[in-house]
Formats: sequence, structure tokens, C-alpha cells
Amino acid sequence: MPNGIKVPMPTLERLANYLTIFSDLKIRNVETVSSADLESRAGINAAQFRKDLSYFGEFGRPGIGYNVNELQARISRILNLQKTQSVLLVGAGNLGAALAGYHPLRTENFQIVAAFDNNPNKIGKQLWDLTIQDIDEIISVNKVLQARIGIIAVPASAAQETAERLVSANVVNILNFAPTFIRIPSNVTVRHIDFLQELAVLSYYLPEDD
Amino acid sequence: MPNGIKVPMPTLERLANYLTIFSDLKIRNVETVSSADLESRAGINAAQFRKDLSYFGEFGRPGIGYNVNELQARISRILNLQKTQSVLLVGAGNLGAALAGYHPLRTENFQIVAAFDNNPNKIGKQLWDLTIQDIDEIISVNKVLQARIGIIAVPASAAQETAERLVSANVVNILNFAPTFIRIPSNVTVRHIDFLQELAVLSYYLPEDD
DNA sequence: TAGATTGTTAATCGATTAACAATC
DNA sequence: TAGATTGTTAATCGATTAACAATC
Repeated sequence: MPNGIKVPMPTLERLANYLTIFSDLKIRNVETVSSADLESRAGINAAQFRKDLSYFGEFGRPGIGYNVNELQARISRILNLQKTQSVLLVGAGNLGAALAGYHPLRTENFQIVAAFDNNPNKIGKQLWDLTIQDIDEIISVNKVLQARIGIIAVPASAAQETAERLVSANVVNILNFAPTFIRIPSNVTVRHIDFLQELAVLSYYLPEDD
Repeated sequence: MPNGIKVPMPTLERLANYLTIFSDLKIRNVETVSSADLESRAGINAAQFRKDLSYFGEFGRPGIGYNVNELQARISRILNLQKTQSVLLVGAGNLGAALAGYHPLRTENFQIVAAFDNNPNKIGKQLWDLTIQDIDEIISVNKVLQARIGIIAVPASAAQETAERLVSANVVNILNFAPTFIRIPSNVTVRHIDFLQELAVLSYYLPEDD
């Protein structure tokens, strides 16, 4: 990063998106694109794309455009996706199972390396290629695994406690699927995926034809 | 809505959040709250809360605060959550199964009323209390069900086609779980939930101690 | 009445969009 | 060289935060 300054969160969120577009382009054997190409092909804003990249240096050549391979490689690196990131999963219910079996994760270099639950009926059972472990073991298990990302896939009522356990196991980044707000220390980053919130927003836009 | 004007998207997204906070308060038998209470209890910004509400009218009493019941009822209504909303699910894989079995949906008045897939091995099988139906039947099925919200839980490669089928079946609001951009007519609203994007953002914030 | 708290207007902040000089 | 397109600066837009008069 040439300048050590603040990258806007919307920019960061878009970077991951750009990556999927680049994968598509590679499949179609597109080697070079201009920001205008990207706008017409993928519905992104050309000016915004260039502005987003500008936080991280120079990526293209005036008059020519961008090399797709280079773009992909450099943005992957910015997002720390160049090597596999280990992820802990807490909650081996339906959602946890879906996440653990979600193939695109591997494609993007994320690997769920352990699954935990507090239900004695589940502990010891298999979840795909993982053995579900006792949440009480999370600290010692992660001393070995050294994962820094954790996923909360437990009911809302258990989310806060789960967050605290993850933090005590040295996880610093949490993806929370429970429909509730969790309090965490300021050095920990949380992203919240809330189906209900998304559906509620959609519901607002419903035509009132009844 | 007193004024027929533009509600900012961030405001809309927060409304759903506020609802879950109100549920909590009701459980704790809190009848009245001030915006300052909400700030200290739930980490929301008091000024922002009042501003958010202001788009929809007056909700509280100066010097007193807000009645939790009224707040909940009115915001539910604003989001069209006062009566059950029917939802179509396309994709009966792991993720689709998790969504169909996700209990909090019912609590918030969403009901998945039909599940579709294009895999002959799945069509006819049960997904919880639903029978998986052939995606080719979606138009005729939804002529009866009249759902206006659809969920895309298929692989990225099938997402665009699925979106088009949903639109042709008269769905106007789509929640897309596939990690890809989908093109839709301008009268249709799409919300995109992208695990990979969320993980990528978290990955960016990883400490570089290696 | 005095204290508390709303709803709203104004000030600040930050992100998006537009424009263009630099450059391939 | 002329045409295309970048990276960046400046202008615009919109959201957040602060402040306060109205009011319970």
C-alpha cells in the first residue's frame, strides 16, 4: 500500500466483487480490459473502479487498460487471499453444515479447519470431512490450528457467548450469522450476515397491491 | 408515510435491526425507552435512531421516550412484516435446506412456501415439510401461491437463469445467495448475500504476523 | 415549574461522480 | 502523431452527527 491511509469500507466490499468478475473474464480468455469494458460487461461504475484501485497503487496503463491476470493477482494479495486462510466454525446445525460444505469457499482460498458445537449429541459426529468438537476445547484446539477467522452459526441466544469464546481462542475476525448484535473488543472485526434483515428490506419494497 | 420521499438504504437496513432490539426489550419487560437508553443498551446511535424514525412520522413523546410495543408494531408495519410473506426457494442443496429449516424466518413472518430444483434426483423428495418441485413448474405453481419474494440458492453458474425464471413467475424481490452478479429488470429489487465477499473483507483486516 | 427527551434543522463528514492532464 | 484510457483532483451528492427549539 503506497499511502498508509484509510480505505473506505464500500471500496473494500467492492474489491471482492471485482475478483469474481476477473475470474469470469479469465474463463472467457479476456486478457486486457478497460474500466469502460468492465462497466458495460459487469455493471460496475468505471470511475468508481479506478478510484477504488487508486487506494492501492497503479494497476493499468493509460490508453491500454488493465491486464486481467495482474489485476486478479494484486487484488487477491491485498485481501490476503493469496494463501489459504484457516477458519473456525462454531455451530454444527443446518447452517453450519451448509457453510462447511460450501465449495466456493475453497476456490477463494478459505478452509474451515474445525467445527465446534456444545450439543453432546453432535460432538464426535462427522460434518463432511470434519469431526465436530466440543466448544469447550476451542482454546486448546486453536493453539494448534492458529486460525484467525471464526464463523458464528449458532442461535441468537448463544451468539454473544460464542463470540467471547472465539476471542478467547485468539480469533480476531468474526463472521456472525446469528440474528443479533454482538459486543466484541475493539481489536476484533465483525461482519454480520443477517438473512432476516435482508428479507425485511426486500419486504419493504413489496408492491402494496392487496 | 407522511412525506412521500426517499428513505436512505442504510436507514432501511437499520430498521430491521431495531426490530430485533425491541423484541429483546419486550422479553425484559421494558415498556418505555429513550433513544439514549437504546444507545447505551444496544450500541446504536441515538441521533441516528431518531433521524431514521423521522422518515416515517413521529413515534415518541418529548420528555418521555418511546413505547416499545408501539415502536415494534409500527416499524413492523412499515416493513410489511405485519402479515406473513410467502417466499419461493430455488435450489434445494445444502444452503437451500438450511434456509428452509431456518426457524427465525417464521418468527419474523416469512414463510418459504415452495422449493424448486432442476435436479431430477431431488424433484419429488422432501425438504422438511416441502416437496421439492421441478423448476419448470415455477410459473404455474406461483400463479396459485402468489409469492412476491424469491431466494436464489443455486450455484453461481445457474444464478442468472434462476433470476429470470423467478421474474417470469412474477417475483419482484430477490435475495441472491449465489456469488455472482445478476441482471434483472429495473422493477425488481435484488439483495445480495455473499459469504465470500464478507470473508474477503475480514481477510483484509488480518494482522500480517507471518 | 424544572428536567428530560423528542423531532428537525443545520453543520460536518465521507463517498460517489465528473472532469481532465498525464501518458501509453 | 492521434486516439484511448489511466490515475487523480475537484465538484457533487448524500448520509451522519450535532445542536436546539418544541413539548411532554
